[in-house]
Amino acid sequence: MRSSRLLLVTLRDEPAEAEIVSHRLLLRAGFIRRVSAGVYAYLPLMWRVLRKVSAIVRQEMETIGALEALLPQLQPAELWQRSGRWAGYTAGEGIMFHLQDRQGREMGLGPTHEEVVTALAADLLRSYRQLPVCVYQIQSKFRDEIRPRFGLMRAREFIMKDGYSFHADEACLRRAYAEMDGAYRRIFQRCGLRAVAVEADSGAIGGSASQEFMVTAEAGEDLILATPDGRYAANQERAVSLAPEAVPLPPQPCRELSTPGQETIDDLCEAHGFHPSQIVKVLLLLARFAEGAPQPVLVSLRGDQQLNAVKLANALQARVNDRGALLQVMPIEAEALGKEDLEPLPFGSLGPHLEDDQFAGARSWTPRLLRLTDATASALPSFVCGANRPGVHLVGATWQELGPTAATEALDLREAQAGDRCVADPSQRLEAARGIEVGHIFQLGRKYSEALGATFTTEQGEEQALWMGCYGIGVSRLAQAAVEQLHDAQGIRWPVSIAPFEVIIVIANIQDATQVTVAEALYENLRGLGVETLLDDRPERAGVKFKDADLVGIPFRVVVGRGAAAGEVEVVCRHGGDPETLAAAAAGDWLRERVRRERSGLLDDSLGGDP
RNA sequence: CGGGAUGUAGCGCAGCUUGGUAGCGCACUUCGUUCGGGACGAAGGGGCCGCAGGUUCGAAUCCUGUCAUCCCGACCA
Repeated sequence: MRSSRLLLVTLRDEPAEAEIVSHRLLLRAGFIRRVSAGVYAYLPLMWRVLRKVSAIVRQEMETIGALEALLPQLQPAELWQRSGRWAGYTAGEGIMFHLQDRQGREMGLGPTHEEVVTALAADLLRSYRQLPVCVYQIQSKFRDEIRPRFGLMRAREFIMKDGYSFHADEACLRRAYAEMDGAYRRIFQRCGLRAVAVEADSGAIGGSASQEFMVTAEAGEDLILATPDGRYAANQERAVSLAPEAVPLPPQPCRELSTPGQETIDDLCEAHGFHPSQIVKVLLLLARFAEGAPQPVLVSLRGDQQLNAVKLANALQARVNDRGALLQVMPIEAEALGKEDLEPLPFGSLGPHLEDDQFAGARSWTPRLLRLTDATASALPSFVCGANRPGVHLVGATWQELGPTAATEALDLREAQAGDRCVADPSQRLEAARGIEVGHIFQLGRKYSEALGATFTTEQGEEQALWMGCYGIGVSRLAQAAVEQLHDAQGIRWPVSIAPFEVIIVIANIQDATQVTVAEALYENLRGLGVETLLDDRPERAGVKFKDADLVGIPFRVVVGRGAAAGEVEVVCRHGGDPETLAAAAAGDWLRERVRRERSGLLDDSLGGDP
């Protein structure tokens, strides 16, 4: 390909809309253009990168016997209603783009494909003899993100590889999951990325085991907590840890303490010399579900700990099973109580023993509290907490004294923090790092197959629901994550395996006929050798072309310049190292060898050559 | 959805306070010089000042509404 025909539009100025370096570089180097919020055009350079990433994904999926298919993006609501996810994905802040067709039928644009693929499995899979099966696809997904940002990192339309496996039993699912884990590690490695696998929350997908693959980068939206030896690593949403020991409260009979205006943990500690770990704090929240009445929730936590919203949501979903999907959890405020015709509550001095009577007359809420207690709070033998009267706290309270309503099962609801000790190995403390989630694999179990009636007949002639796994890779996100991890002040530094071109030939002076002749000959030579080559034949000054080459980030740059008359060219590696001067006639073979080595020896040549 | 900000040429921005025929840099076109790290000179082209109302003799500028985009938060496989 020739630069003059590449639709290469680079920007000298930083685009104002881009916040992180990878987004800026992709815009400046002419890889992407924004079409609307979270919706991007992949320009020819980007599309070549995405095709290369996809090719690696396809090869590794092929290796583990997965089958490529293509499922519809436009999906009927009915399927999602059967799995119970329609309301959760569309109501309120729903992430699913949905619409009505001209007949008034509800449709959604696929944010993922469990429903469609499970319905197909129900249709196609009848016997254990057909199992296991794994199908995958690479296509655009749609998610109406509340706040799209960072270019392709959190886009509303993006390219994803999603795969689904079907098994006769759980052991087989586990084997496939492990194989997929291996394939994912090879994919990220071959794309030149440093990625780590971490334990993850299964979230709205559901299921048991799940693991995320994170590209470590400062710009990452997720927080990873890991031990220094790397044997434990988890997303903070999921991470468990040992909380610091609480500072014991001196033994004392329970008494009231006047605390006017002291409404926060900090206020109490400052005024009375308490340590935050001596206080039980109470959060009042309202959980909204797809069906039925909103549920007021009282969460008790040790004062020095933070609530983990994901753990809370999982606990709520597990305990409230008559109202469909959990849609939203929000703090209860005074105004909301008023709308429910409820008496005001002494926010700031609430205690775990808050009476259900307070909610008895609610207009639309469930008239009693659901109480959840974090283990760090329930483990306190004696503590400070609100007295449920304005300006009064209790000191030396115990769970026994607060009564049976207050004491509930101890749960893990707290956020693990950097510095906490690791549960599996208390000699190690968790360290924090930021990561970009590029892949996620799940053992789904039978949730979807049961909901959608996807059953098969066992060897014994019994009808059972299929065991399922699902496996995602954000292809477009991965490509940008590579830029985030691999760039310098001059621009992008693509690994050879996913670079839009492998070699760029820069003609220093297009008016020098010798340079042009030498460059054209080398270009033909490289194309013949199957090396993906871009020839910068634009009538620009050399400096402009060098800057653009650095920005675009093609791994090998050949400069045909002053040495051309003597039959010499210069080769520069974008990843560093000194320029090398080579005989023009030998440069083709030299480059082919270098490129071949760095393709990881695995990428086939199907993308090679030029039209 | 709450808080904040911004919409003026393809990109980056000024002009708005104090209303009077829309500017700068880059990019683009032509010519000349230059030619190995984003050249120089000259001459050009390109904007319904986000959109809709209103005030005014007159609105990019003031007022109202609306849409869009970005940031923070909530939220989010």
